Amino acid sequence: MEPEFIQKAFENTLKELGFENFVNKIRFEQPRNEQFGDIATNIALLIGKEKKENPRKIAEDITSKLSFDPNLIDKISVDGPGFINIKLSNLFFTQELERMFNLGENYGKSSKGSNRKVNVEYVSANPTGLLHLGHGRNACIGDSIANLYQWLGYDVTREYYFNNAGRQMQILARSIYARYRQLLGEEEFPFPEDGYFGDYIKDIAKEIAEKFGDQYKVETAENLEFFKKYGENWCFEKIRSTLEKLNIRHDLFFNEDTLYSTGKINEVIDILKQKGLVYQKDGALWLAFTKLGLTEDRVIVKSSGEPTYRLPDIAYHRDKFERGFDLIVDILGSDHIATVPDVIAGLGALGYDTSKVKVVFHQFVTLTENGEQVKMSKRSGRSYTLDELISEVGPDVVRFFFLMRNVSSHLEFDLGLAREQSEKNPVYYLQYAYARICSIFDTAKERGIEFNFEANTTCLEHPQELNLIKVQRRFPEVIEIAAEKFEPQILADYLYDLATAFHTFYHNCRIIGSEEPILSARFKLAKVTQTILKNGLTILGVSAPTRM
RNA sequence: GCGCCACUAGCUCAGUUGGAUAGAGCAUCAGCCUUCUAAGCUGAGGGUCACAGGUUCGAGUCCUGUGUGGCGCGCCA
Repeated sequence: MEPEFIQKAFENTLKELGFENFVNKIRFEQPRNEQFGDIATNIALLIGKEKKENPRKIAEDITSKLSFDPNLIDKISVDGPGFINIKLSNLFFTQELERMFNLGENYGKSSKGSNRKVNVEYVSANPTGLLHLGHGRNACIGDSIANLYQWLGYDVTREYYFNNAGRQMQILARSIYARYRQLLGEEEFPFPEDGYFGDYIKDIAKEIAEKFGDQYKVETAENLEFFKKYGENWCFEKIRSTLEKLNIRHDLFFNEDTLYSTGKINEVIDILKQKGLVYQKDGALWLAFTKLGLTEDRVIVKSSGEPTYRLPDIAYHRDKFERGFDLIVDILGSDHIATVPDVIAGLGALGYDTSKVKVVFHQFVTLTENGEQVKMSKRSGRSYTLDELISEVGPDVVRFFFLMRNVSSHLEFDLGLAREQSEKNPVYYLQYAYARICSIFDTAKERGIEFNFEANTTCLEHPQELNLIKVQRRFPEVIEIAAEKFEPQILADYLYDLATAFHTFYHNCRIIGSEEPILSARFKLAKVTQTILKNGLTILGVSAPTRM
């Protein structure tokens, strides 16, 4: 974020003073307190510590030798224990505005990820039911992380992994079948003990009964297969339609079954055997995780011949490696924390660079209203599904609320606040800033006001104008940090700051009605804000309405 | 018992790799619309950063221990 000429000047000065070892330790930050200027560095403190010299003295030596274009710098000072503080000039900031304005829609884009492939896997719910709130948070986090990387120029694959063959699907089939028999009049027909008790199972059974009557009444393997397939399709259709409402579309639905049909499961077993990492015990096949630094060995093929989840998970991630991804991101709920070390260890044993795998764990979601936890939907009387939440508060609110907290924090979703279509709701604060800007441009057009793109911006000097530029300048860095840390919340927070800076500017500085060159300079300020808001909201998956 | 996550204002949460006087929103109180959207702006009050030690020029941030809450610890996924 700091301009290059400052970085260069410090590098040169440090070399000149014989501190070349510290050149790569130079860090700049924006001081919290404005009185310390725009850019600060603690490099003199670091040097002082290591050399056991007075840091203030070192800071003064450095500042006396620094050379900059004096038009870009207002003041350099040494403060406190030895911070070097730099105040940039208005000229510098207005030139920055020009630069951002000229980049247009591309401001904040980067070529950082060019020729780099990243895979983001998220949602990945098996087709045995409807998406719930946890899936919603998972989906929004994953999609926004994918958007962030795409924005940085990475080649992004959005992936959904599912299993439609295992035991869970048998339970689904039997659950629907039982409800179906009950619907056909056998109210006492036994429901499987480990079955899915959700009401959607009854919906599916009802649909089947209405379409096919008692055609599938006999309990045969063939008929159960029918119930399984029907249930799977039904669930997937619901899942896709829910995700579609949030504007989430995956590039690839990866079926676990392909790992079996293509022999990839057996390949993994063979490799692990060759490496002497598996053994038979109690009729099952065990993987010697203790040889890989973990505390316990685990079963990878049950005595029944079926693999446990670990084996396909390892094979699946191996497949991702083989597809050539430079970065493999998994979005998982915190209930999966215990399973990941096994998979990572397995991949390490297979010889893959596991530093390329990043698992993002998000904590749980609780729904509250008026300070009390909400468990059931008032409308349906069932526990809340993601779909119900979307229809209640709208997709923009859902996406923003799921992203406005740290991934690793528990998320309290305040239904009352979310439902509120007022200033209390933070989503509208951002969208309102955008709509306001659009409205200014509309009004200007109506009144026949033309902006002069060539106009000079150096006339800007109001504190709110300069503050807005300062906030705008942070955008590219914010995107990079949010991507690096896999924290869309950082972007959400930033956009909130930007909206605040704009609303304050708007209140203090008029655009329409100002004389040139102020008119066009302020137009550029608004235009850059509009672009950042639009792009930022798009990355978060929130719409940017031109009117509110 | 073990592992991971959290603990910051009445409530919900920010707090970049350790930095200077710990910040927002909501709630409470007080102001601002004949002028580009008041879904906005301005101001006030509100804190032992869970607790106790440690590391150092400097700790909300790093280390150790304790407490409270959440999630896991299967031949379930």
